[in-house]
Amino acid sequence: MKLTPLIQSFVLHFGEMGSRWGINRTVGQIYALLFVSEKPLNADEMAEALGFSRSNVSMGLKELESWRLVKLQHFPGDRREYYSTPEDVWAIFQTLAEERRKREVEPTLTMLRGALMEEPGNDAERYAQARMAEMHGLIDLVTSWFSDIQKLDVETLEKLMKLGAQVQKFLLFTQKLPFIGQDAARKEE
Amino acid sequence: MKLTPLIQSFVLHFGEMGSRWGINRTVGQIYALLFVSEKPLNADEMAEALGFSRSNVSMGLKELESWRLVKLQHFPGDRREYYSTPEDVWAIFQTLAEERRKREVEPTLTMLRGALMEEPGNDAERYAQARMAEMHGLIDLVTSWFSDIQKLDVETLEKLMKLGAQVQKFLLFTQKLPFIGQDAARKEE
DNA sequence: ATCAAATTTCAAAGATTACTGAAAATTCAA
DNA sequence: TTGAATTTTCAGTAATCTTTGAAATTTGAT
Repeated sequence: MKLTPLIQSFVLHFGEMGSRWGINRTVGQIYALLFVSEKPLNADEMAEALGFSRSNVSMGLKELESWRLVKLQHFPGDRREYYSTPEDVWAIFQTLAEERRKREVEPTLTMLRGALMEEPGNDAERYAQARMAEMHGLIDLVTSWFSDIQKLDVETLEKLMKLGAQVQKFLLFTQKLPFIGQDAARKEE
Repeated sequence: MKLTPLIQSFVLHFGEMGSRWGINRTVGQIYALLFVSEKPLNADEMAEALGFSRSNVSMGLKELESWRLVKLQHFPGDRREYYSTPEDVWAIFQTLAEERRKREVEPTLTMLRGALMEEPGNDAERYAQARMAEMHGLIDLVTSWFSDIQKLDVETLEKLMKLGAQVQKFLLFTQKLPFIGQDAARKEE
């Protein structure tokens, strides 16, 4: 399979973007190729289309599997493994967000909590802890809100997003509705 | 200046996290150090505390400046440049988000729009374009919503986040309020 | 204008990460 | 169980990215 310039440029762009995000170029390109491919591809097809060695593709796929970003399937009478991406772009986005949370956000929160448990030994440490507490609060708030939001079905989510900053109006509104205000305050300390 | 173990572990953690996010370790550590430091630091102090060469710190600071993540200031009678981070963690978060949007999201959207303008040469390209359109729609929706949200003041934003998925209730509510429903639909095509 | 202090640049060295080909391991049909 | 097809592993090499020290530049007080 030879890539057309259109698809080529998409694939190359994702390779570059990948590297900026700490994902290696190969992995980014493999993913991009699968994303725009109508039917699942096997490793040899990918290696040929991208000009990588077979073994490089194998490693890339392993990486993508660990991120739960690709689906594996077989065809009758063909022993080779075929890969594809989920159709639903929202689902892809959510998987990505969840994996990043597990791999990067959670360890950071754990580290911060650990540091906050320590008895400060001097003023510098006391100040540092105050800063870490602020950071912990922010990350915790943003991520738990994000995981809340993720529970919404896509349709609702899209409505919410299209609403944009207008949501503020309802928020003001809620201050006046005690029964909802109650709920809204469930996370307040 | 010698770092205490508490601060040390914070700094090292951010160095590691930085590399996973395509930011070099030095830059991550410098930023972490400034973040937990009560008073602004000059380059020599940073180099000594982190055990880097002076020139490495200089490059790291240049990088951080290009991200608008550090503030520069001078003290009377001292020619050296002192750096610090903004106090407000929300402001930091927003700067980071905005810079990433400029550097990574916008170029991606531009590339996608370009690809979508092309006349598809065959079925593979037609399918690829459909996928790119889906991706463009998602990225565009999420980022424009995000920039909308960023316009809210911090207090409102925190309320909104603490509300979490409860926001859905209001959303259902709005479907029945025509005057608001109008607003909410302003982005519908 | 001079000069020392401070910062930046940059080529080279060092470290890390990515990629390959060959070999090993696995899989599955016969 | 055998063996061909397929996938994975891994040690070595290649490529990229990071860090340094020396030199060049900039800065600002005198």
